[in-house]
Amino acid sequence: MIDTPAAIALVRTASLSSLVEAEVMRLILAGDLDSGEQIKEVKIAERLGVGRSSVREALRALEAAGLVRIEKNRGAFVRVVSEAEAREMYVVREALEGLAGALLAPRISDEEITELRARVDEMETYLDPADFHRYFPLNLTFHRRIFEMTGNGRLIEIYQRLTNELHTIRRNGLLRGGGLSVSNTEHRAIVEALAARDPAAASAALKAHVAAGARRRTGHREERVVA
Amino acid sequence: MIDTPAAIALVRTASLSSLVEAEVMRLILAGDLDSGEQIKEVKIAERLGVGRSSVREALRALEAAGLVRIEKNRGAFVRVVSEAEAREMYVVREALEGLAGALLAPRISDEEITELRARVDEMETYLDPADFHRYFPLNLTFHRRIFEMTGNGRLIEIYQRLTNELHTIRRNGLLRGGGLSVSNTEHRAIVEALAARDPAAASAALKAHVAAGARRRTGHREERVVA
DNA sequence: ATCTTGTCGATTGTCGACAATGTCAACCGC
DNA sequence: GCGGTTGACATTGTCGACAATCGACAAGAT
Repeated sequence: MIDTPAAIALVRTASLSSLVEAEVMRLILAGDLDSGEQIKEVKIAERLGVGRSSVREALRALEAAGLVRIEKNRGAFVRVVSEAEAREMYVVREALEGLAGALLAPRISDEEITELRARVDEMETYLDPADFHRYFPLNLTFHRRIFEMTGNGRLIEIYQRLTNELHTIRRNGLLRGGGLSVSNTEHRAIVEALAARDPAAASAALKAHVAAGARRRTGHREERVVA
Repeated sequence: MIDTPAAIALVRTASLSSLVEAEVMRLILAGDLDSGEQIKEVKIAERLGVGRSSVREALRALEAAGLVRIEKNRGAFVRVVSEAEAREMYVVREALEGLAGALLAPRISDEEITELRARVDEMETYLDPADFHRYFPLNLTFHRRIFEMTGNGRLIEIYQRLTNELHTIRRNGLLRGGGLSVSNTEHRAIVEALAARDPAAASAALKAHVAAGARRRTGHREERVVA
């Protein structure tokens, strides 16, 4: 069973290496490939039924995207982000989220406000530590949607890239618990600042939220990350 | 005559495709490859004496870096950034420069202040429109140094990437003249805010400078870009 | 015992061959 | 002329082959 029109569009636009790239990225973000783990070309090639060239091109692209590190003659490895790098990234992320809030506040539509409120409400039902595996993706989507609503494609891209690189940190944060209700209270403050169409308040609320998340992370190094 | 240790280090760490990547990037940034121009694999391969695989890997990396656009079965092209994209990028850049100023102000050293002042002084000697080809690279370096001084590697990387993508816009801006002395006056204000170790003032000065540069750009679409 | 050296299997780096696709101009019927 | 078709050419997509390199292990020297 094949969706013919979709298949045509796919073959027309997607090269093998681009598909391999997407699949390897998925494996990394899903955690099927651990941080620091070596990615062997032939293994991927055989699993997906493609040649090594396609895999190598995909790995080069993923290296440029920051998800993979390639050492000559040694191989490709899932990139590990150090504590120091994570701190740097959180600083940048704070500024980006602040910008997103300032951009979105004046232009947000009533429908978008409703959507964000609904998302916060949904997260509210998963505050129990046992539900963290549900809360977590909702949280990611909430933040992503705010960026998407700004309509600034470049901002969205940069944020998404940063988010991808932080995947390890975020998933590691999944291991322990704490602070979910505080996090979601901050979410609500963000939405209300946006609903008030107040750029400065929205920017401040988002920056405070990210900074608090970073503090939760470094404070209890072994606790969950909820930013 | 070969510098043996350097040669060993090079062969040890640099793959052919990484060298091709650097060279093609140079060609694009230097304007030897025009915006929108097709980059033919064999042409590059023959010119550099390498196989097509190396060139293809390099192009995939450059695509991920945003400098090249690849259309399946049609080829690789030097990426063209539209007016709308340029506006988006300037918005992001304004936020990044503001962040850099806020980060740098509290930590800047006396030597760094001296360096920045010297750079502004040097630019002051090239305010004549005829000297724009001198002023321009100095301007780029001035801004880059501010980011480098923040010590935030990720911020530096994101800024550099944005700058690379804006190369076309900036060079096109070279075609006409105007506003150099205003631009450098803003530079001086930036340095003095940094010298005062005032994060808010430095951030504001940098944001204002970028915003003014963007306005100079869109205002006189055909004028020089000096941001 | 420790260090050096030689060897081997595994893996990556690079290349050219072949297939698939797009481009474009010559050609045809009208 | 003119729109459409066809076919040759240029270019890219993908693959497998071969060489270079790495890491581990064994053998030998000190």
